[in-house]
Amino acid sequence: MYSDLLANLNPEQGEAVTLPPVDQNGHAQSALILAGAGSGKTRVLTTRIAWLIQTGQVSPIGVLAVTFTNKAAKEMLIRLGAMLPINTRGMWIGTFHGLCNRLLRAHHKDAGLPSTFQILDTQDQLSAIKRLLKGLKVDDEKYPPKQLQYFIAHAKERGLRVKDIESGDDFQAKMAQLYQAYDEQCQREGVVDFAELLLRSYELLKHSEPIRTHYQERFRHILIDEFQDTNALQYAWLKLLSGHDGSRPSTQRSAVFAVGDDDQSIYAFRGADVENMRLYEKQFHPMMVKLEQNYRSHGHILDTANHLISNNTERLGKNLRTDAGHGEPVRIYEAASDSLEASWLVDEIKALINSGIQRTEIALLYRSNAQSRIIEHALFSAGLPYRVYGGLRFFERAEIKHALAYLRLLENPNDDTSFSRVVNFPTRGIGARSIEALQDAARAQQCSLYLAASSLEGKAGAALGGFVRLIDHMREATRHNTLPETVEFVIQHSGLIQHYLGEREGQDRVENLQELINAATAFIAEEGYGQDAKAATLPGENAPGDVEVSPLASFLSHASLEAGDNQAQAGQDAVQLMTVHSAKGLEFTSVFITGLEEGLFPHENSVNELNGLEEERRLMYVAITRAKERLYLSHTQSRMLHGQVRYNMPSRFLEELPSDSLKWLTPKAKDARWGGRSSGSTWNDGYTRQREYESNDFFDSGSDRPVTRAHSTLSNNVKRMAAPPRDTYPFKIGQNVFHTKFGEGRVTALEGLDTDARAQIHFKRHGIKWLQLSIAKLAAID
DNA sequence: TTCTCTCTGAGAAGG
DNA sequence: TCAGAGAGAA
Repeated sequence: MYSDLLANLNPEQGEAVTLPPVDQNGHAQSALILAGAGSGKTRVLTTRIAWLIQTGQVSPIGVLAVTFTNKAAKEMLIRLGAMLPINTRGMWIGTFHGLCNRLLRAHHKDAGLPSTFQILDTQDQLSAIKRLLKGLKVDDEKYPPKQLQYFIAHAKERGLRVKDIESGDDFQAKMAQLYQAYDEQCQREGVVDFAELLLRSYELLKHSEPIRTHYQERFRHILIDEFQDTNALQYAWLKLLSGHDGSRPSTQRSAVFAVGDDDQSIYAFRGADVENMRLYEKQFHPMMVKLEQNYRSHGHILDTANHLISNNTERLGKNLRTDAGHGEPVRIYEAASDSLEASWLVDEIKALINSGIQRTEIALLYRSNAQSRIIEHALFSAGLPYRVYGGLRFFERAEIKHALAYLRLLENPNDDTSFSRVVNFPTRGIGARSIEALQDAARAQQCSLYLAASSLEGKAGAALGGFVRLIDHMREATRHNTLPETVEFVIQHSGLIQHYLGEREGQDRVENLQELINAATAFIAEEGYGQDAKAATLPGENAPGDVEVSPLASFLSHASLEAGDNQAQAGQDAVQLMTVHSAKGLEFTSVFITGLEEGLFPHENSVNELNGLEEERRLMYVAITRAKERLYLSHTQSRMLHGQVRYNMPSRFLEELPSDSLKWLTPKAKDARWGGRSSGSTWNDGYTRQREYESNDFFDSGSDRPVTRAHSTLSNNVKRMAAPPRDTYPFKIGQNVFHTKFGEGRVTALEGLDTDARAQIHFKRHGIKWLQLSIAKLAAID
């Protein structure tokens, strides 16, 4: 019977899916699947769940599956529903945050939270922090809100409460103290931030023995996707829940099935730790299967990826292979400038479309968002439809957040973040002064702004009283409404619709608000509130985790946990523009990786980070492996960045590709171009590589004609760049200098003529900067 | 309270 | 280059 499930798997996939979840001693046997790009990992994960259920090794309620995005969770549910005749609705498949939210809702009392607790997204968290600092009269120059936010998030992601933080210097101590105050504020207001969601549920499981045991016994099989992206807290959570932390005897642990790819770990900057894979090997003793058969890319593309990534040292080791044949070589193009790069892109895309390739099958990738502008401009001028990923998403839009803030106040009036957000929006004469007075009153009475509002006297008190009555009225009036009716009522009576109708550019916002009503309707239908609510519960178990929450409360958490699409140009047949990060997990027939220049990709900031270069290389690896049939790489000699023209060297990654798989559309720069560099080891100097204009290696010193006969369009640029004689600069490369504002630094590059002469300086405190020598006050030191 | 101007600083992003 | 924050004026 289950052979159907396995019929379409290759041997290694089949092996992974059917790994015995129990060893010969009857103990749970965990697994680690090293799944290369395009090796069918989602399929393996889903089939594993189906196989476990179908072979009777577990019932659907005994499975816990964790993903990193809602999209991945949804996809898994859909595939599973197609494989098995079961209702997947009650299954615990979701993101870490979604599952933890579910846990905390079910056990809010034990977790020390009100039943109506709200979730703060990153924006909300920042405004809560700003409000906190203001209230405590803390100098936000000295303790920047953003930095405190980072401090708190990182502490929580490592599982650290204030008491666990080692006392360091004064600054550290103050940050810890503010962390404490922030947590107290959140507790008072009944809100939790994203990291708190995880930490709180970890602590819940840790400290409540009955709850822990309940879930440990329920979830006999725990599956994790994108394991390389887990952080320390998520790992600890997993260890605890599966009983591998020592809380259960070895005979009673759950089997963990982790799928990941260390070569695609690109999120260290947000707390992910690839080390977890090695830790997992050591602590869970998993059986290991490598999925190295790639079903996506042609040979040259795959060779390119393999070759590049082999330059990384810290790898578990894996080499992708394909049956698809070599296919097209990887094409490399050098443009003279960013605008010429863009127009080349347009030409090449037009040719691809003429050859019958769908626009949606063409992706333009870049390292940083700022690069999209010039490409968009070129596509727009050429009349080529395109879609940009990223940017503001539906639930992050200001008007939507305003509406949600009103809705949150109906649920939980103590939510001061929401209160502050809309107390004077639309404006109702409650200005900064009134708010300040209100905050003082609230602090004195140890209560929320909402409660303090009625105690205030005078004109401000009257206006605030009006606001409180408005909220109370909305709550009363919608008591028996359906969710969409409530949403509609609130956006009408809050005055939001009217406000935006009066604005010149408000039409879009009004439409978005109306869309929010639709979103509520869709949510009710999807979640099965109303007619088939019963179907949501699986037979056989009355789990404490499956409790009903009010539709509004659950819609609000949905809005926080799932920011929604950025719907711009969705569905249209358009060329796809996105950063390399957001391309992860996607695939396209044709892929362009643009801006392959030193300083950009690898990004200049990365060279100063621990293992930063290796992460950039993995990022490049991810980019390459998005391509199925055609891959183009481009770089430019000059690029406008932050309003200044920069001349960057070609990316070092271009040198790390196998020449047999490449085809240079512009003449490949001769070795001379790469400077007098000896065999690859000299770049790790911690500084951005910069074009060097040594007359004797790049240009014929006697004439302005380049020796390496570059593309004809390049020669103008070349002339300008060839001109500056070295010795006219007041500083030398490597010299230490002092700047009145940035302090001490070292000169790392020089370029330009006369008043245009610039120096790149690596400042100890402020990082790398370009300074115009005619303007900047620089003094040589030592 | 709100509009306008000036200054600053700049990476990637899911929940 | 350009978005966001903060200051100052109406």
